[in-house]
Amino acid sequence: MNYKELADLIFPNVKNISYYEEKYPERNLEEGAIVTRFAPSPTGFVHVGGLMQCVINRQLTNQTKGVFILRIEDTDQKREIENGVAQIVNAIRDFGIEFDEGMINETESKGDYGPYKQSDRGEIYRAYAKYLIEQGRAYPCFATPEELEEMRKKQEAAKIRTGYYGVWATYRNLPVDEAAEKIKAGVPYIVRFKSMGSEDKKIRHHDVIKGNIDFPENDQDIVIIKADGLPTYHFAHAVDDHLMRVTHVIRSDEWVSSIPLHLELFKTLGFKTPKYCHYAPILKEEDGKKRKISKRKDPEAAVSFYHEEGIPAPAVCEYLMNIGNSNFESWRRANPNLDMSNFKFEINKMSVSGAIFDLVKLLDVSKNVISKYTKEKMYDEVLEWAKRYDSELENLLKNKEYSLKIFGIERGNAKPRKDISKWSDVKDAIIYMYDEEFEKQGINFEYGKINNKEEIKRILSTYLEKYFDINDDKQTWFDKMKDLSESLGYAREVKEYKQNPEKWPGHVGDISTVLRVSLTGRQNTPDLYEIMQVLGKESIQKRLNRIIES
RNA sequence: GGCCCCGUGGUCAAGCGGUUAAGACAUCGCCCUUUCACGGCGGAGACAUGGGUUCGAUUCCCGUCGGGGUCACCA
Repeated sequence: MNYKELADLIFPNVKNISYYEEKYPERNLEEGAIVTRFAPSPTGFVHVGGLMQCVINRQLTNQTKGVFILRIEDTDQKREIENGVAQIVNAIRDFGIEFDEGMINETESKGDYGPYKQSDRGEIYRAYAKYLIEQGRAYPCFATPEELEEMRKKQEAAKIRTGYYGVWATYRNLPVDEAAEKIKAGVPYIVRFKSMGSEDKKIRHHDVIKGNIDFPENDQDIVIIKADGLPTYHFAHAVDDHLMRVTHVIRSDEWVSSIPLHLELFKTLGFKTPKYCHYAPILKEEDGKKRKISKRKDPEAAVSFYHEEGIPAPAVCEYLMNIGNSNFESWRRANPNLDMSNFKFEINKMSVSGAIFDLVKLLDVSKNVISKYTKEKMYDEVLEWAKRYDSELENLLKNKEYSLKIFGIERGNAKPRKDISKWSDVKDAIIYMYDEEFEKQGINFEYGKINNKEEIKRILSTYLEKYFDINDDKQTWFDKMKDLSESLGYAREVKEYKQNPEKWPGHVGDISTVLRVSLTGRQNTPDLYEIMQVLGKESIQKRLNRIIES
């Protein structure tokens, strides 16, 4: 018996690989077009690092007129959850990212290079595994998990490299006839790759991000087809990325140590190797140490977190883009109004060391993004968020016309307000504008310098009687505040007061603070004139009288 | 432990043999015809460490230390 016959015995009914090579031809794309993929397990969970990869891949494929594929890596059934694929697609769509090819839900896909779910590609992997066996570059291995475990213990005890390689690869040189006999006898086996590499030989690999890296050659006879008949990651990676004609493998750098293996696999299979781009994962600091941001420990690891917090998707994408290419930030400053898609992303400018995730910085990006929204956009976005996460806020927003006025305060001008960095800030920022909610707060406010009750009443009633006119323009209103201050014995100018603070009990700023707190219940608010214009005459009178009459 | 990667202010980072070592976020102070925010100005704050190479090292080489990754029939 020869290799060919052994291959036929193991994989009797599979197509010749030439069938697949023809079925999935080279893509006809423009020079420089990047074909890449996002390849998650169908766990339904999308990690920020995964999102970052998508943001970058989408940018790269858009700017080179390439192809962005969603491939589902479900060769480990343990990881699978119901609707996992749809959840992933939706989670990523929430951030404005669509795939050109690949799965669109559990069962459907688009594109000519499918199937895009590894569990549907079994016959393809078998064809290539068979090819390797025919070439004498793969073989059945009958070692049991127990035998493997024992071997590893011996290796550890002897302080030598662990693994299935060289003399430890017991079944590597098992005569074909013996192998066939075992198979016929029903002895369980898996299929291993037969490595021709040597530990003492060095190879140099050029990674697009990390530059040149030297490794010893791979000499491990890794398994390519598991007992369940499915391929291992390494084998599937080689077959899929070749057949899908992927040009750039962009993945987290936990894979760098597999490069020698992947290189040997591609070479042995006769595939052209893609460009490898290994980026550093997003980190988290804990007890002064860095670690990968974790699904279990860190809520911000899940992209759903940003949705729940109400951080707008474009803000998250911009922040992630900035982690990818830190010159994005200066581009953004130079082009404050351009869409992010105009930024030219450069893979080789990605950082080789991991960045610690900085929520504060994200929030800064976010508040700038939000500050550019129109009041209509604000309203729509906030309402959509509130419908999902805050029914009380949703309720406030029912009066659209009035809500729009509130969102219009200090918005749309050259220096828009920047006190909101996420939708979950909104309720607190606007709630006092609604009479009913405001009344619920009572009137035990924290006033500023002037906090004598009678004095406050005197200020408010004088204001209402002599100076309040809702039709005043801003300058007139402003001047009247000064007049009010002066008439009550306070300094009309802050500067004058500061020069001779003993001359007055306070200044116009203190007076307006009284008015501000009385009207809003807080010392810090956006422009008081605008607030009063939105509140309107009746609401103002009602709010002030409540205090005067108390 | 073997192999591999990384190490500039609190964080993200420019820098590629000669710089007063950028910038952003955070922080502090001042200013911005009344708060807050915005904006403006300014302050504090860094090349892990020891050896080389060089006229000169943050930059090149080696060691040390520190951090990370990986060594599965998981991806």
